[in-house]
Amino acid sequence: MKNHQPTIIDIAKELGISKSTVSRALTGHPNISKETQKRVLELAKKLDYQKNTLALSLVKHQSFSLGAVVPELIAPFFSLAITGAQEVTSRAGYTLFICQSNESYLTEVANVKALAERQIDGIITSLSKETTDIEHLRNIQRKGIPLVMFNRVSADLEVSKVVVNDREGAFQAVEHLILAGYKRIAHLAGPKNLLISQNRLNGYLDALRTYNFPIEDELITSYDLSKGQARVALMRLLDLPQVPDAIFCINDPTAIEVMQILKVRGIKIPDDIALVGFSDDPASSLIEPSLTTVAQPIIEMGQVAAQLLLDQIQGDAEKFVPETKVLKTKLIVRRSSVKGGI
Amino acid sequence: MKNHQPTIIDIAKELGISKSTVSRALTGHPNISKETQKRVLELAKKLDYQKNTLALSLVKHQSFSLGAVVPELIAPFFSLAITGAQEVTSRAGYTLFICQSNESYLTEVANVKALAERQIDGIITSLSKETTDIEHLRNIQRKGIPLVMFNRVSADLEVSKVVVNDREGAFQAVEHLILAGYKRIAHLAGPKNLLISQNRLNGYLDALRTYNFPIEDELITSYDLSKGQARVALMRLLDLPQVPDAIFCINDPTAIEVMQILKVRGIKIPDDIALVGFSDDPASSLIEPSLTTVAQPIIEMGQVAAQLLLDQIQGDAEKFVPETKVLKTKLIVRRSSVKGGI
DNA sequence: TTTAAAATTGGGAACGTTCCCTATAAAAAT
DNA sequence: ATTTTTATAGGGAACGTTCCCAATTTTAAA
Repeated sequence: MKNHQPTIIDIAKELGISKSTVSRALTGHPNISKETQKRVLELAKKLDYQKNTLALSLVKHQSFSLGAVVPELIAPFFSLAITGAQEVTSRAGYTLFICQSNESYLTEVANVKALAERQIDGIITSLSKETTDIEHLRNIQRKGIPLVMFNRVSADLEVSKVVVNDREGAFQAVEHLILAGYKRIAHLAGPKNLLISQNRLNGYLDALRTYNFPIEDELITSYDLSKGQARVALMRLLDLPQVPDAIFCINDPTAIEVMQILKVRGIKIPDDIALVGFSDDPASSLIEPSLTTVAQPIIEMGQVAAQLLLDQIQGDAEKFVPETKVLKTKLIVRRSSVKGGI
Repeated sequence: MKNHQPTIIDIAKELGISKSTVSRALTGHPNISKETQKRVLELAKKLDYQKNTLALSLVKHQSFSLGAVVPELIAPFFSLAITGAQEVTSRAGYTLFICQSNESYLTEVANVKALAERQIDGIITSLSKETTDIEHLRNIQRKGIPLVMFNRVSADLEVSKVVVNDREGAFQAVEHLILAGYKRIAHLAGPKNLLISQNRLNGYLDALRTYNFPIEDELITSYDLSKGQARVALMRLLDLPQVPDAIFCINDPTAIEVMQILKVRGIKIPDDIALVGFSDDPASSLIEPSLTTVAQPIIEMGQVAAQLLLDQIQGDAEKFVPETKVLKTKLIVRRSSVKGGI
């Protein structure tokens, strides 16, 4: 019936002491006798007292909570990165609250707002595929809330970032295809507004140029990363007068979707068409044929992003300078791109 | 330098009116003239005022935030369920904060505590594999914080729950194996403390009994769901004098892990050993051979759990009675359990 | 007009903490 | 014994809101 959570004042009244003293006992402040502290602690335990972090945060202007806003958790990339981030933040005594934008710009904005309204101490984020306007993040920055971006970062924001050498990784992937003897290498790219799409596309172009391959616009096609939409882009490639003999896909989910469609159509991988992805999602080694991919140190990305955030939070805001960490990718050659087998 | 977030008081001072009036303008309270409201709204916009939800929550004893505590987001089951839950909660104006227990009991307890300290309005949870002591959840309940469990629920807690008919689903899976002609059907079970492990095991036993198959203890082996540990349990089965010709696995990740090992060892699926999983994870239809599995309405589970939570929050606490929703599973037969091919 | 009603505003308590400052009590130094 | 130091405790402001109640102004009714 009465659903009153015991407060510090309840304890004070019951013990006939002041709330200041109770506070000291509970926080372990030195100015208190062992005796009183013991009494307070015992009663607190008995009443199942639980501190109200809201009140604390209000006065301290600190909530000891961090927010992570990511496109979607079903993508192994993001859930692994989050896991890495959580590891670091929880070790530092912060609680990490995770929000999904569901690849929606509006949801992303709403998430960021909800976190800010709750006086979060910092945010880690990776942009939704729809996001081009980054005013909501500028806002956060303007308010002095530390912000770190990873993976899908914005070039227009002066914040700490964690990325991989996408361009170089893409270069190696395409170089591998060239060296494996493929002649007509297509690129199934991601949304043009995402920096990683651009970088990976550039890596693809670099490789073609380096090996004196012609660059053909018709071999480059992009899509918006929506589940099921890779099919449309793929069809554009398959309907070409001269069908490609290899496809470098923007990421693993895309490559896997492509592979499913090719298999249904009786197109042999890697004999008719080779496939390379990006990320090394867990499923990539499970499927048949296993997928050649550019592995990223995903968990480490999350860890590094979290560490940068903590450093910024705990450091001197005056002398803070944003930092971009570029982690290394690693090409993992599997069966989807090696004709003789592996 | 001065990093002061504008408050309602700043606006009041600048406009020469009282904070009450500003509050009314901002919240859309009727007792205010259109004129003043307009002035307040304009200044608020200009100052980029953002409300401090913490202060509101403190006085209202409501935070408009919900918490979800799940074992791990990398498992498609949980990220999908969360997605369903988020859909419902955000539509109702709540922000859902997601926490991972990482399958650790202590982390689960810490997560629940962190959420409660932040005066969360309700919690959705699925137990970690280690959890046997549910005192932390009883605590939540005792404090009057609405709690809904899904998937991995506890029998000892009188809260609303969302589950599937695990026992029946398991029965159908094993029945399918029996009808497909398999004679020595093993069960690779989950941790014994989890109710779903028990239910699925019972479904397995039900099927054997129904079809007058002998129940052999050596064909039932369990493991703790740790990544990579299915191998150990599988070896116990493979080392039997009479190796099983079919394995019903506690879930899809387990079945997939088993499949990888069997493939490496040159054991043919489904000819030498058939495999059935539980959940219909996305990877299950991708792998070779595709995995027969018991599909659950995962997203719906999340939605229903969220709805139950909202109902409880918004309803009358006096007349609340916990409710258990049992959703239906559906057997999906794929190649891993059909000898002739499909 | 005068009064009553309605609309609009302001004042201040409350939410649960921490922390600064002061007050008291006990211990140590003179 | 007296003063000084130290240990411990209490009082009250502050954090940013909302909301109740009273005060004021405006409008409507008498």
